Amino acid sequence: MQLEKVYEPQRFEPHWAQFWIDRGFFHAPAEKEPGRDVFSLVIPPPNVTGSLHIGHMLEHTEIDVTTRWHRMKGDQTLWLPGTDHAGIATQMVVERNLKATENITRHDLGRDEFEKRVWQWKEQYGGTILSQMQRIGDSCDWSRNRFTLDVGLSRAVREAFVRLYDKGLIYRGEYMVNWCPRCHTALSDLEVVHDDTDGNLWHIRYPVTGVEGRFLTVATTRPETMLGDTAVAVNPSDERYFDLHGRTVTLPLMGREIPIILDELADPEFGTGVVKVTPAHDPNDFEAGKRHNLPHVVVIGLDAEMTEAAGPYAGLDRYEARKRVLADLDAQGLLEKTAPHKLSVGKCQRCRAVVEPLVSKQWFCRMKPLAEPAIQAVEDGRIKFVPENWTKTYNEWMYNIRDWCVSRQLWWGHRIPAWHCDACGQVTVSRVDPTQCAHCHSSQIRQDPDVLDTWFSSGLWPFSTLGWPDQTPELKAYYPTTLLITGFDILFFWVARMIMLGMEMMGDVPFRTVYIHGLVRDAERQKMSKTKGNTVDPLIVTEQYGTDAVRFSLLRGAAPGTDIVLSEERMVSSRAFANKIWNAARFIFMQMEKVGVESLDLPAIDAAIAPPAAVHGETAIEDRWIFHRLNDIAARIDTAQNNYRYHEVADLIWGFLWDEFCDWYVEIKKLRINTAIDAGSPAGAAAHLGNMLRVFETALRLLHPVMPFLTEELWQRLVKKSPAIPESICMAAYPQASTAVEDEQAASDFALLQEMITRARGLRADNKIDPNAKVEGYVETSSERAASVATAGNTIIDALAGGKFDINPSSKPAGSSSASVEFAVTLTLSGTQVDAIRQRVVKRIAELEKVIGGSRKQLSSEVFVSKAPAHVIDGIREKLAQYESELTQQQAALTELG
RNA sequence: GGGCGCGUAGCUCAGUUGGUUAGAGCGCCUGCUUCACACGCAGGAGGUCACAGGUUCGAGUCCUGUCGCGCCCACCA
Repeated sequence: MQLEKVYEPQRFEPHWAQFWIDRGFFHAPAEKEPGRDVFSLVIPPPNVTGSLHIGHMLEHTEIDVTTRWHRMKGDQTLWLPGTDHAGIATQMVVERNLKATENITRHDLGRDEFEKRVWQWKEQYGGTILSQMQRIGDSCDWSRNRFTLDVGLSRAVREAFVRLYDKGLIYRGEYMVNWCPRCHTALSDLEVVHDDTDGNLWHIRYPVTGVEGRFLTVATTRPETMLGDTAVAVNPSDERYFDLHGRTVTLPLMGREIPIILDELADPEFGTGVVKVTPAHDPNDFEAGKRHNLPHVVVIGLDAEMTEAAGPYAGLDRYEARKRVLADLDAQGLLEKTAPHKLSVGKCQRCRAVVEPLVSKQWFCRMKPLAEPAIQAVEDGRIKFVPENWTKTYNEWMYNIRDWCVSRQLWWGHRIPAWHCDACGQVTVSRVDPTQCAHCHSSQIRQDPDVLDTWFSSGLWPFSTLGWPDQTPELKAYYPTTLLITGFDILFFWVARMIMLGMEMMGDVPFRTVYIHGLVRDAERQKMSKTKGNTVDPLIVTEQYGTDAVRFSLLRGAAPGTDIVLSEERMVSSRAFANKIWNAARFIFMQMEKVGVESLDLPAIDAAIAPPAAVHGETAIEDRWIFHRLNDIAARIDTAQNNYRYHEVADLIWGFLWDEFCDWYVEIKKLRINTAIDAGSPAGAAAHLGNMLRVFETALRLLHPVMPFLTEELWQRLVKKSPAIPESICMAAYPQASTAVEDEQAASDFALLQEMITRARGLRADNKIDPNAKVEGYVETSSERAASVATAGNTIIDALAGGKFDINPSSKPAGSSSASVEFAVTLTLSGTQVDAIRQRVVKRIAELEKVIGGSRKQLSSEVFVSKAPAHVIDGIREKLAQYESELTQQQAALTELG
């Protein structure tokens, strides 16, 4: 079998992506299967009309690696995919499109027609992100794809709302909310983003009524709201204003008389200690207004334009009104001063318009009672955050949680299941659409026009997707889910709410572990954003480097708790790694052809790694070593996976395949196979090849979760098909370490052999020997172990060091030497580069003297010897002996060099 | 105002409970078109682990402080 010369992942990736889907490998059964562990996870649902960005790809890669790993381990595995209707975001996109293409607004269409258009939009673009996910290899159960506005999920939303309402946890009322004047809807606190801005603090004089020439100076950052002032406040303890208690001031520009109230709102330390009170336009003032029964004068309307109540300023935009107010105050000599003032301005998360605090009638969800069990669940470890410091952030928010405004004045979303009665004014909240008022039985009822916050439905995601409120087998089998992998940016929006709603609706946690991944940044460590234009399109880089390489790049940077820097060079090097594997496979397939082996014929794919086969009755050192290493790597990967240490998984497999398998093992097997063929022993060649195939096949399985495409492509070509062999590597058992394969002796012997070869190569380099030239030399050993390693490995040394080396020959001609603790390698050649050798020896002696000095000092310290544990002391003694022994050799070598 | 994180080789970053000569990728230097791979091979240089104290027999790893950078939360008139 021939492998194409060049690694071109684009050629086979789409094929395998489709193959996996067609064969339904990722389908999870409805029922829990006895004797199998369950691994279940729900996707953080992306915006249905969105497209994949690199942050998704990181998230999905981490999820997919974990999911494929569990599936291969034999767990009953479910990764449930789906998308979110993303209320405001989607509605905005469609509205923008209507404006651009038909020059109409949603109001021109009317609610029903507009909703139809959004559904059409969803049908048209809703598949994009799913097909992108399939293209990058996400191993989701596509038959269980869900959408937050699906019939089933809508029923769950309704059920949840009614339950909360019936328990008194949902209420409706007039409160101050964040109002986006552009999106024309209320927002939750979380949907308001704060920007630090340079503003001003204006000091305005309010004349005290009836006291000629006396003013109260208030400081404000929003002078236009003064038009709606209904009081000024001073602190009751503020002596400066004792004489004014009970008096009033005349509101400038409006001429209204408003009271001077006594309230803690006024901080005597701040400014003049006098604060204007605008109950209709400031959250603090709203509260103060309630305490003092102050009237609300609404001067800013829903469009952020001044209302009729603003008198002469009516109809002006709020900022224009600000200018005019300031000018007019100044003209009247009432503007005392203007001071620069830093302030953070709340903006709409979606459209960036400056949010206006306004009083309006909204639906709220009472959070304190929901938060308590959610805090408890994390407190007692039923839910674990990784990295665990996120627990603190979570708690911080949960302990200070405030009621959640769940209503939105949008048309795209779950309509609030509440009906208002025209006859009695009461509200009917119901699971099924009512035909009459539950209170007075009037049929004059209208459904509330508002929809629910998008996050209300996604908060139910872990169970609504499994069929809740029905008690489905899926719900039983997969809830609570095992793991959630998501970003910290939606910790409050989504994670916290899922926990609260899961506890409330299901009486159990929605997931047991929350792994919080980092942010993907560009090569300059900048946050990626569309506005900055530094975003990376995953499908473009995937096309360029191959999906596997991009996945690998992301994982290599994904140390828990750190951001991920995605750089060009990292993707280049990851592709180099994929290419390296490809070429190793190419070489292996060539060897198979040479030896006459068509494929790797296995009775089954076992999880446990089995020891290498003997060749002519003896197991070769390189086989014992590589199987030991393979086994060790499998164990380490297991640990890394269990701890979400994805960067370690990537590094481990990289180091094994490249530095150990390719650089040493394959090089030795080249020699073995050629030697066997030359000696007329096809059986010997086949035996050596067989071990190599097994190592490679096992390594492919280890690598599969990380690089699913490349490994599938190679595995399919390598492994002989049979009924006992899975159809895909993704269904093959994940390699498990086995004590039967551990071989510490081989590991240390082989390390010694490597050192002999490395030293010989070093001598070649020092002596500037033509890489193609064969050298002659010998190895002198000073231990029995070294002697047997060198003797047994003689041909390997010859081949990898490029020459003919005798082991402990009787005659030892002078030459260029490199000494170690247990052996010395000498190249017997004329005209050696004495300087280079001496330089190296001198450097080594200096190193040794330094560490010997350190060790001796440590060992001579009485406190150290008496306090340090025995194994540490013994370890240092042992090391010291080795250093000293090597030092003696190096010094002898130096003397010899003259 | 509170909270979190970071500062380790030229660059980007690893370094799980403190323990024996601190690692990787890229870059750099030397030499190689060696019959899998120049997306490669072999050899090599390069770090007082931000700074100052402290705990300890022992600190990149724990504590305190300082400096620099980033993020999150907060009704900061």
